[in-house]
Amino acid sequence: MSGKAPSATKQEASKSPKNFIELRIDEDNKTGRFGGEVHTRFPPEPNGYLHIGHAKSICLNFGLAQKYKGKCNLRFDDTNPVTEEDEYVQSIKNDVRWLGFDWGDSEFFASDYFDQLYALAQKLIKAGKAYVDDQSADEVAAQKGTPTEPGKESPFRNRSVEENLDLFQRMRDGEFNEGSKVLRAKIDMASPNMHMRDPALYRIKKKAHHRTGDKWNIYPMYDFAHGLSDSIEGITHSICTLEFEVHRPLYEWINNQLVDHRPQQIEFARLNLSYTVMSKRKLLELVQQNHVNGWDDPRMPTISGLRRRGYTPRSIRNFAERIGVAKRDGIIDVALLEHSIREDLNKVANRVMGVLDPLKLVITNYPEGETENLTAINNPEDESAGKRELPFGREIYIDRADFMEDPPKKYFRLGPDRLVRLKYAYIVKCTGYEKDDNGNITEIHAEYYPESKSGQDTSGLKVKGTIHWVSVAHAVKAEVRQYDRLFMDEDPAGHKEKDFKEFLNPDSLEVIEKAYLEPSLLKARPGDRFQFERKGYYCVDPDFTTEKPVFNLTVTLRDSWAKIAKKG
RNA sequence: UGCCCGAUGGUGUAACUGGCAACACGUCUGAUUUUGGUUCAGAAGAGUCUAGGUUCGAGCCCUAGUCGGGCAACCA
Repeated sequence: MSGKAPSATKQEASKSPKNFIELRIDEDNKTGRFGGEVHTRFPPEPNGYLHIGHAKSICLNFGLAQKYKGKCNLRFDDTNPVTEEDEYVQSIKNDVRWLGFDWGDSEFFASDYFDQLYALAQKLIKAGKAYVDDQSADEVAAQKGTPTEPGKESPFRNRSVEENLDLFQRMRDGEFNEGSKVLRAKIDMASPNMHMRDPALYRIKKKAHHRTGDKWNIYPMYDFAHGLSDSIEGITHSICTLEFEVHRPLYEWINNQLVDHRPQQIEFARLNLSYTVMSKRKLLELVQQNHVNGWDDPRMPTISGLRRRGYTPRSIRNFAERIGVAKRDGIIDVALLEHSIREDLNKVANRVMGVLDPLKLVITNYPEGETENLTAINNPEDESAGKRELPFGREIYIDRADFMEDPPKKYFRLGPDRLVRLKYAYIVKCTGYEKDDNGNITEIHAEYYPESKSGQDTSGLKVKGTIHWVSVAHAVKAEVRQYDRLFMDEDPAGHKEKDFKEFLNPDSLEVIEKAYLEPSLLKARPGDRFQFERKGYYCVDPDFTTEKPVFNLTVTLRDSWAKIAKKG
């Protein structure tokens, strides 16, 4: 009997509603199925880079282990040497670590179990539940039947245990050519579940493996290796995506035949994000056809892309928490991802002045050659971030969008005879402007009110707008890469008749060669994140040098003026 | 013509063993603001795919259907 007040447990439960997997685990804990243990695993195949969808799975698996005080293994599902490479192993480890998860010494490889798996396959053969088939892949496929018609049994299905054992060993020893023989489970060629129609368990591949070298000529298939690896590692809940649902009977069949510890496979819906694609194949296509500049292009939904884009690990974890876990597949609005990063960066990113589309403004009544150092607050959300000095002078750059020749009444910025505050500096009044032959505005003239200085304003003037600026004399020229969504369609891969690449956004990257930033940014280091006041969050790109500073747009600030302007 | 899974506001997720549908994002209003940011206050928006059934009572249970997704790699 516990003396706990029922209200306490109720309150706890209402704090964070449980997802169906947690409910399932609670049930197993209640019945003592796994002795109250919770042991999960994240099992990537090292054949590509991790993306935000994997992040969901990582957060889920490691998160479950944390919640239930269990363990989560990192296991590389490396059973196919033709596509897998060590380079991917390294990038995956790097990404998981970056996301903030620690697998301690629980780092495994399915290839570590090849000997055990081989022995288990022999055991299956001895039990009369597996056989070597001499037919080609095409022949096997032809006999498989269709979802509505049963398959036909292989003529090699009833070989003797001895012959199967001998043949399997010779497969291992490299006596046969690739594709000439395959080890199959002997289950049921008439099963309504296609995966139960004598699935392949081992195939011959005379290819060196990134870890086992040329030791093996045969490699286990996913269905054979995965569940057994789970069992070997003592996994209790083997969480995977929905497409493996139909594999579950096979997963269970294999473990039931061969091992005592039988994990529970649970499937959940993979993540889909609007305005992007998530399949490895499609992402690879974007990279190979140079639609993006590599796997870590900031427009890619890969972990490395998001990292270069300026996303924080915490924002991604929060995102994963917020989207929840269920079996229904849908499409998450990228606005939620963007909200997660804004939420985090708002609290931690220092504010800074950056003019992306420069327009010179000359303060005609300000003394020539004079410089003032003004005090600027680094982060209004975090006093401990301190203050800094900002040089001000007669000539400054402002953003072109902050001036209109003929502004509507709702526009709060600069226009002929209008007043605006230069943030941390003075209030200025536009007294005129110059245009070139094409009618483009080339320069603004203004007069400042000396008594309106920030912090000691005695002018009594009231202005509706405050704009950012950078002193011409002190400006740091930088390259700013403005990123926008990669696709123009909400579900680019969802059109049966059209290739997803038709929806590529031609304006997903705009490189601004000459942006002007405040001088403090020269001290920035790759990975640093800032808020360019009134514009958005930016991070320092790895390409950054003090000779040529480079910044990436992570996400723009919310912009209610854009909404007003849009409405007209 | 088979098997498996799913269906709750615009989007995603909730609703303890049935008890008058909640949270987040988004949208809209207003306040504050030396960021048209943030913050704060508030609003609109679903009656839970359909039809039956069980029940005092159904989003939750049962039946049938509809719609959506998945399954026939020697890929994972």
